[in-house]
Amino acid sequence: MAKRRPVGNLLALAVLAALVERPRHPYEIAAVLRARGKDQDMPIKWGSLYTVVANLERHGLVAAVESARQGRRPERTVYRITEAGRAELVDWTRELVAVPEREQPRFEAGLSVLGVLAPDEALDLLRLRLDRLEGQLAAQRAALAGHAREVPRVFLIEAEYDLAVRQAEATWVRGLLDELTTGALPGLAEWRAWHETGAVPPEWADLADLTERGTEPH
Amino acid sequence: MAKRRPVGNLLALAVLAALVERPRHPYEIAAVLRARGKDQDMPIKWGSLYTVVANLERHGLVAAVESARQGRRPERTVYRITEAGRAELVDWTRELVAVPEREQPRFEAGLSVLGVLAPDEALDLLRLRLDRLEGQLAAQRAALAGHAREVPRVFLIEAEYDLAVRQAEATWVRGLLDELTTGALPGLAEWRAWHETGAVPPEWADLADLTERGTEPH
DNA sequence: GGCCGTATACTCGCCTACGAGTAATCGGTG
DNA sequence: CACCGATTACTCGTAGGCGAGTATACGGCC
Repeated sequence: MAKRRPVGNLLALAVLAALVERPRHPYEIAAVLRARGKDQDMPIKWGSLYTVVANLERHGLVAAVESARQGRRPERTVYRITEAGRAELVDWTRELVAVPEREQPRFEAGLSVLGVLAPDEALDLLRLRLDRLEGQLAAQRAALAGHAREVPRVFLIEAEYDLAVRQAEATWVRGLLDELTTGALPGLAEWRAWHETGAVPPEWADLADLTERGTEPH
Repeated sequence: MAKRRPVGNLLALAVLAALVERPRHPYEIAAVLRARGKDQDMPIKWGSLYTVVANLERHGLVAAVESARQGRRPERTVYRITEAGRAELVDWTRELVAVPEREQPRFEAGLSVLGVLAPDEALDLLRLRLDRLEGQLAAQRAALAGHAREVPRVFLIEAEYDLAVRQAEATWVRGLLDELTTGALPGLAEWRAWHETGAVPPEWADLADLTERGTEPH
């Protein structure tokens, strides 16, 4: 379903989007991304940037315009987007918007092995996460409000989306914490017993099999 | 903040978790992951699996136990987890649970370049996404309910988390659709005009600069 | 008992990602 | 006006990710 892209790195999408406005050289692209806050804690991977631009060129999605050197500075190659590049940008965007894909967030990976921790420790760590999350959310909300004064909201929807999703995460964590503290979560007692005694609780004995949770119907 | 892991691939986490139960050979690890539905549309990357196991061994987190061949089948190397491996598993899990990290979901990337589409098309695509998302959610809910009858809920929290987050996404998309259809979204008119006439609306003229949205305070 | 489809169990090699290095220029300061 | 740190603008090397291929074994069926 999700088509194979000639250049798969999402950085390529940002590059194409930057070049659609006007031709630029790679470093300027990076500057634009940084200025627009597109990097947000992704401190721009220089290696990837140049690889990605080179690959885009190889596939005819961008083309070198001029390779001028001002003074005796290192040569700067300016790229423009091609028709194929425009088409790819639009098509890729369509796919990203229309096709929901199951991703593998790191927190989910952590949750899936939560059992290796003792329940009480898990509880502490989740509390810690919630605190930090709420801090980040407050900061994000403030930043968003600041931007909203300068720029129409259409330009800020990704940020709003992010906020909404992380908000939901916070809510969910709060719910889980609740079930853990009240002991309402089924299986909690066995989990605790297992970590205290080291023995697999009898209720779980038959789950340790290869077929644990059964084979998914695909 | 987020420590550098000797083996960074999240597949390594799953491998360690599988080996903590008992020693296995790589193919069996894959089988276990598949049986537990850990793969879920990530059709197990064989190349990565063996690279990851080799790297884990190189860093002393797992160790080869036996390298027996039954009959004349290709040699199977069975690995066990080491003390260092256990420590890494626990430490990594702690980090994943306690430290919320800003991720870059593909949908967010799509939203950030949504402007390259005409507003009406964006609307259609978002509707499409919502439909598909709701379908997937229904399927996931059904699968979860099925599992919940066989396994205590502690084992299903990742799935519940995923459900909650995607649910929030659906809600958010519904909200956005609403603002787009009623025309309530500020900037929508300009966006539409821009796509119809091809000219950048005067209100946005000064945004096209390098400093668009201003430089984030870091 | 021979054939074939499916499961088992990897190996190989290319391509990509990205960190760390390099080198010139510019702006400010004492 | 010499020096230093920041900024501009890349280059290079390597480690890791992953698809596609390979080869054997097993079970069922005619």
